[in-house]
Amino acid sequence: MEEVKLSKGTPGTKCPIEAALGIIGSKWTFLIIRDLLIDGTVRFGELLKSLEGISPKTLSVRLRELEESGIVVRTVYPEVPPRVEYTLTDKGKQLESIFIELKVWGLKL
Amino acid sequence: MEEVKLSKGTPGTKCPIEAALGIIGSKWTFLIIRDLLIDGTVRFGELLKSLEGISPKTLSVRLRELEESGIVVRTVYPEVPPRVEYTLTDKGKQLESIFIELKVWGLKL
DNA sequence: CCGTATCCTGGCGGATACTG
DNA sequence: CAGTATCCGCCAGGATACGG
Repeated sequence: MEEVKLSKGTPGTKCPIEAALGIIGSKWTFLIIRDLLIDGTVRFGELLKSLEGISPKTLSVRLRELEESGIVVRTVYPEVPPRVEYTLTDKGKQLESIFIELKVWGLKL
Repeated sequence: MEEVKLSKGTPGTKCPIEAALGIIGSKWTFLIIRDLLIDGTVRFGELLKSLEGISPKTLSVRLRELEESGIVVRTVYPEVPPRVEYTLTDKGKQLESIFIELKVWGLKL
């Protein structure tokens, strides 16, 4: 936590904060990642239950985006009935400090 | 940064991460706060220019929300033409660590 | 200069039904 | 079980004009 200065974007180079938000900034992504940080490996249906209010479609879309961004890995087990599990990549796990800070701050409300 | 465990909400107690996001989670709030963290004290018009793409209406709405949440202070100088300045409260300044982490992560993209 | 008042639109995301 | 397909409602937020 030493000597990191915040900065806006300059014309040409985009602000890294904006870049990060572009990936994890939509309504549900934060909470999906929270669940994955806590539970490690989670099935689709578990996420659906845990994230109260989310629709299967939205969950599906958000998970694919996160997969495409290299935050999440999707593993399919060829069983019947099918089983699919989601886990964070290393890049995804590195988000944990953000969530810690977010929680610390949120607790003071 | 020791021994903070993440957690979801339990029925009754809301997840602090969700609580935090409820306050600073909308599209522009992150970037408004970023600017205030960097510049300290900023006028309405400066924010309007700095946050490229935001409309005056939206900026106004977001600033009032932040004021109501105790993140931002609004100071009016009774001059002609009028001058209005925005600054972070202590609670607002405590958000800095979140932004640091967000930047650190964003830089690796 | 600092906003508010109006009007309007795009797209996020909910609900539901259906398939491999 | 794990999604996809379809339809649709809603509102965050843009554009603009105007007032104190």
